[in-house]
Amino acid sequence: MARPRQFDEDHAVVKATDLFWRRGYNATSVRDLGAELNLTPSSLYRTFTDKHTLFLRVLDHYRATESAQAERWLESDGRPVRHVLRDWMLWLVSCPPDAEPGRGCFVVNTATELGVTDAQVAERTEAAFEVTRQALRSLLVEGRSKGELSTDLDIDAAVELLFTTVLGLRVRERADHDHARLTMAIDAAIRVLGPAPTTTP
Amino acid sequence: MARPRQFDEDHAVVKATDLFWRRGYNATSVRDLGAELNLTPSSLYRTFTDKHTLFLRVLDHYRATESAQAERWLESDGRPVRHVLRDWMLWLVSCPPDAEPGRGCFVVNTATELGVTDAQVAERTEAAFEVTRQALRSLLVEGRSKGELSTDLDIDAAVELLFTTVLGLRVRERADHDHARLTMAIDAAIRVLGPAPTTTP
DNA sequence: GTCATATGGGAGCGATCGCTCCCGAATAAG
DNA sequence: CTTATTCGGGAGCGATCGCTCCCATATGAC
Repeated sequence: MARPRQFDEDHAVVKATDLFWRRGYNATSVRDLGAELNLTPSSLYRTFTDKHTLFLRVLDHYRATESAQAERWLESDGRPVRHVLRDWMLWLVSCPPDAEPGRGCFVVNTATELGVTDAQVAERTEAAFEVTRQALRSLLVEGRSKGELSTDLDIDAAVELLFTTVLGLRVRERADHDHARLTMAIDAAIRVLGPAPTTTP
Repeated sequence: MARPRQFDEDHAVVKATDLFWRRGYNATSVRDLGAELNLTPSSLYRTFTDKHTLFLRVLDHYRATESAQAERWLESDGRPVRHVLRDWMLWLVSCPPDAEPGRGCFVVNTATELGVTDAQVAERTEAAFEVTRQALRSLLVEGRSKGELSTDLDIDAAVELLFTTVLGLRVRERADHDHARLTMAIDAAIRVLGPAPTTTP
């Protein structure tokens, strides 16, 4: 009934994510976005309402892709939970070789830049954090039920520490810290889970 | 030989720190700073050159106060290192009751907002990180020499994990996470140091 | 007092901000 | 075909950005 779009809306969101991720909310202008997405201001505003709404959508897109990918890493297909955890954390701090270094985590960057001042943003970052926390918890519960973790392990405490460590790792990746040191931190974090229980003979 | 200042330069830096800390670099305008410091643009620029230079000075001020205060927390006056470490981490995540919640750590906020794009800023955030890391290391070395920590403890690894945890805690404080959960994470982090070695009878 | 010097105050620079409006173009419904 | 509707493109809105310049003012050196 009218003229169709000449651009892919989802593709535009992907490119907007890249820009917001690298520069943050305040440092990314609508004109920057327009140039990156090949969108004129009119098209951008007609499609995404305004900058803030686009940012919320970008946050949702990020959660639906990156965070979902993290969940996939944590789905152990029968692999030892320590290996699953280690591989996931290593993946978290390994930026793709083609990408510029130090993008960190978009959710962490957003949470620190905007704090809790923006309710709609805070709601989304908090949800993303909670998903990660629950994924960690599921993994540990599974590890205990499989006998890989001691029944003495305080899972609530371990989840809190691992989750906090993950956030710290994301900051350090953004700050371009030495990968070897991040690996040391990761291996030390794994050791928090204690030695694998020996099956009583 | 000329007209003297009517404002205290250091006091202005303190107020600027408060503003940059809460809002970040990009979201803080020169006019905001002028209003907060009771400075006209001309005085502000004559005194601090420009916004970026003032920001660097604010970063240095923060390191000289907050980070120095952290170092003071870590100077154990013969107290058990586990207690020193725990009290310090608890202090890190406890915002002053009068202040608004969720300021986090100015260095962490800056590092995540600006990444490594700004060389002068990155230099300072990195130096602040290194100070914290070395303070942690000194504390653990002292703990080992006092026999409070096992000689089997891998101090390098423990430092990396504790330092990473601290950064994560700062993010979570900024995100206004539940204090009880942060305390759980802290206690779990302390347990990384292992049980106190029993003196062989 | 006289003069050189730095200050506080404020107007205002060009540029950019987020955003709006208008118009010709393109397409689907009738 | 005509018509209704949304599109892409772009000019440009008022506001704010970082920053500069000018000037009356206040002080120390002499």
